[in-house]
Amino acid sequence: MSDTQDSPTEEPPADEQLTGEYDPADIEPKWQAHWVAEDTYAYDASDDEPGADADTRFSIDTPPPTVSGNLHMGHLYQFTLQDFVARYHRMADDSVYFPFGYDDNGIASERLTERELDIRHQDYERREFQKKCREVCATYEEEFTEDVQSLAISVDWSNTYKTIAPEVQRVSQLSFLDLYEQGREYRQRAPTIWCPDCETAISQVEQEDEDKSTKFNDIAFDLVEDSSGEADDDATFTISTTRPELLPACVSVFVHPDDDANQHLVGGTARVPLFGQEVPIIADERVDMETGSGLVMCCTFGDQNDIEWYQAHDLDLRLAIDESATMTDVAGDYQGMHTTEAREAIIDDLDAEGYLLESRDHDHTVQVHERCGIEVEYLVTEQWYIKMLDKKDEYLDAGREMEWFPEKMLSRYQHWIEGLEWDWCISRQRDSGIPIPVWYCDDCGEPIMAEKADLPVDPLSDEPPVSSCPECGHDDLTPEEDVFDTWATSSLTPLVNAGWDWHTDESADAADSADGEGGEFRMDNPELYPFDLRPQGHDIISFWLFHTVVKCYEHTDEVPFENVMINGMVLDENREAMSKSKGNVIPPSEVLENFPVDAARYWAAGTSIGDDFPYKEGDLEAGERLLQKLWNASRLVDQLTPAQRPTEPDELSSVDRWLLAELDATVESVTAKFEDYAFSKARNELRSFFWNSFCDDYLEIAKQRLSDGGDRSTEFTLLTAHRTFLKLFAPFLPHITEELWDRLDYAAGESGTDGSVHTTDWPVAGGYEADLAAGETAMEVVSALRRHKTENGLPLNADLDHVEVYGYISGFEDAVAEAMHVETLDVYEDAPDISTEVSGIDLDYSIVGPEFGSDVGAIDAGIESGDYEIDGETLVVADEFELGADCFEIEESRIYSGDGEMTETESAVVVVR
RNA sequence: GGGUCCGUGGUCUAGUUGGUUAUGACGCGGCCUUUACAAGGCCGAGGUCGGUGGUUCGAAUCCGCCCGGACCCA
Repeated sequence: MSDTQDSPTEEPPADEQLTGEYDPADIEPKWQAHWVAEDTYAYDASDDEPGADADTRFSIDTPPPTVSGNLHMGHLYQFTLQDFVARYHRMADDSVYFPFGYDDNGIASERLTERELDIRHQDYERREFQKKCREVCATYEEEFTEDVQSLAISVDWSNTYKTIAPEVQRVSQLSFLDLYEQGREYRQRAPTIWCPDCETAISQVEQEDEDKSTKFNDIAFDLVEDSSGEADDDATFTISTTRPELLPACVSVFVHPDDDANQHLVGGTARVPLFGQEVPIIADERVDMETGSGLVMCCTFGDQNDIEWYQAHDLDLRLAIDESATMTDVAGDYQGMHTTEAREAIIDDLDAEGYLLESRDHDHTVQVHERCGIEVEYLVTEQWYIKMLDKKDEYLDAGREMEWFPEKMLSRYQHWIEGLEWDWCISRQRDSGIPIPVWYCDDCGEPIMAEKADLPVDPLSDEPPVSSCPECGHDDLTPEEDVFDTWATSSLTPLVNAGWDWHTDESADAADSADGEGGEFRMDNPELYPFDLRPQGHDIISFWLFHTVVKCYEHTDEVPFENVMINGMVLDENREAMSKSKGNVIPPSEVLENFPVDAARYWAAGTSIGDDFPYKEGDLEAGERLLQKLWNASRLVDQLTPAQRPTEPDELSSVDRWLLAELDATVESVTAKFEDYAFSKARNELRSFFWNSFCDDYLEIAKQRLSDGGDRSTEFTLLTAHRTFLKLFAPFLPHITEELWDRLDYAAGESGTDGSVHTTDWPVAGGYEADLAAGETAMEVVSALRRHKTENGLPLNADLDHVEVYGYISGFEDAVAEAMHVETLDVYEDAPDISTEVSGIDLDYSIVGPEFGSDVGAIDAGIESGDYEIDGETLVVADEFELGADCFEIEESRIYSGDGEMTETESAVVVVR
């Protein structure tokens, strides 16, 4: 921080009173800069000798945001939830590891670069394009970092990573080699999704649905043979298709097994019009009988179904379309045409030769590349896969070993695994990813892996580890051009964070290694692993979480996380997902122009973890009011108390002990809620105790008690409670609590801190005992008197001459009288001297129900009609049913005819004369 | 199209194994300037718990079907 005027260390001395309003616009940025400059949130690994207690560390595997644009509300929400955890555990445990990373090796970052620089990756040499990606990402990352810091996310900024960085590339490539050595990876020729415009393979998540209008064409196929092996010369059947240009790629025709009308075709052969190839006719359940003629052609490849059929029925491969959507030699006369030209030409020719029976308008959904909107094609290429299907049960067990918040999210993980049908394709044909560290023998095709010690490598520019193929001795080796799927790397974040690496061992063990690479995998920070928490959104349970479990489990034989916290999505005020196309996106910058960060954090704490959460300006306003209330209450506490907290007196007065005992209960309850990631409940309970009990009741009492001068018991209690409130609010409202902690010089009373409330110890219950029943009744009396004044149009400080309380408020008489300005307060512990009459019976159905079962109706009716007697402890209904004392309560209405006005509370009766 | 989750006053939300009058906040109406706070205090209105059928003495809660929404996968 350059401006020393703002330095927190040069605030006015603590004996100067808090004045004025809270001004977050000044104070929040001041502390944000201070925390970063002072490394307030640095992970403390100092006591990290062997045997150090891993239980005192709390490690978080922060989700590295994809570098694809700017901070959005989802980030704000998600990071803030993580920050509640980090801040709570930093205070409750010894040290918190809260790192931050950027996922900048994926196609999203490539696209950002192309968009930002208005270039196409095809126009650049790979290295050159990668360089541009790094530059663009660096700019965005810098901006993003500032944005995250301005949200007061308590990340340790000395522990950051980028997934494209060499260290991470090394981890990613080590993972590939380790899994290969374990026999869990293989390379196979298989169809991939291809964008013919961008000329790249794309992943499934990069395609989206689009509704398009097109022509549905009924085309006549000649039947060569039917199921009996014979067919009339002129026998035909009809195929309906939107893509006649795929006719040259047609390899079979499918019939649904329930399609009785066409069963006679199954097992037969058909001839494709214009192109003449003869293809088998096969039965398969995946045929949609409702569409077109109910018969469908399978081409390699037109859609996902074609791929499934191709694999399931071991069909021929006829590739009629190339990388740029140009017809291949398979298309014969149409070779060289673009698919759209070919479609028209083929329709014309079908029509001319009488094969086109009908052509009609048709609306359907197609898969397009989300970036360019062009319909995807399917190409067959060599890809690397990680085996998963053989270990589904182990991965299911791993999921059950983790504790899920909320619990219900485990089912998404389970269903995903149960439904898995494919191994994981980890290779991508992109420019700016992490290279797959392998070369292939030109002669026998043997893959040659890089040496672990050499990683990271780029086969395109680095030399292979051997000069000839170890299998066949051939000299020419070809580098792999593909890179890893971005999830193949981001699924390693726990290992990246824990410093997992291959260490070449100089010791004797080296000889044991079969490949001559003596060494082992070790972690620099083993105490972090398994991580205490994986926080993330529910939308990527099947990607990031599942893949992380798979990879880490295979590398370490351990489940990588103790707990999983799943957050929902941020919706707009109308509960709809925010999206650019709907135009309902609210950027965080817009929110933070109008509200303090602490108010936004208050909003973020407002829902159960896992639920989708609408942005609600009213909640931010409520947060703002809480800040103001906290500030004003702090001012009053400051005014009422001396600069130094007095030592605890031997004897605390009843009302002080009551407050501290209630505070104990709140501390314990809020702590339990934080442990359970129940932020909303922690927030609401804390707010309500602070506002309703501390401010409305206790502060009003304390004000009166201290009006005539000092009272050590009350001063001690006020300052003890206030300190505790600041700590309890600190995870939610880090700025205002830090400002108050600093301004009131509370650090002076705290041992072993650097002055920040955020590094103090989380409060524990002080073990105060008090007459909670009397206290609660006393507070009821106070609020009854407040109500009395309000209802009679009296100011709250109006004097009351004489009040009678019928109820147990022992020890609180003076507090009630002082706070409510009562001259004479008489307390009677017996029943009030007023007439009562039985007005009804309240049954406890949780007891009556199981005991009387179907007679409950008759009992209800008896009570309703007054057909009952109270016989000592027993209630007899309709001369038939005897209910014990625990079954019912007598409801009485009181009639007061004396002077003054009577008010009833839950456990007292108050008469104002 | 399939799977998962969700549906509680105008809005957001609590509601442990079914059990007395369904929680709180925001908003709304009214009253009250109390030497921290009118961005406060108090009071009030507002809900057949998405619909429907069932199980049960009793259902927001359990089951079936329908409607609506979100996410994931086709």
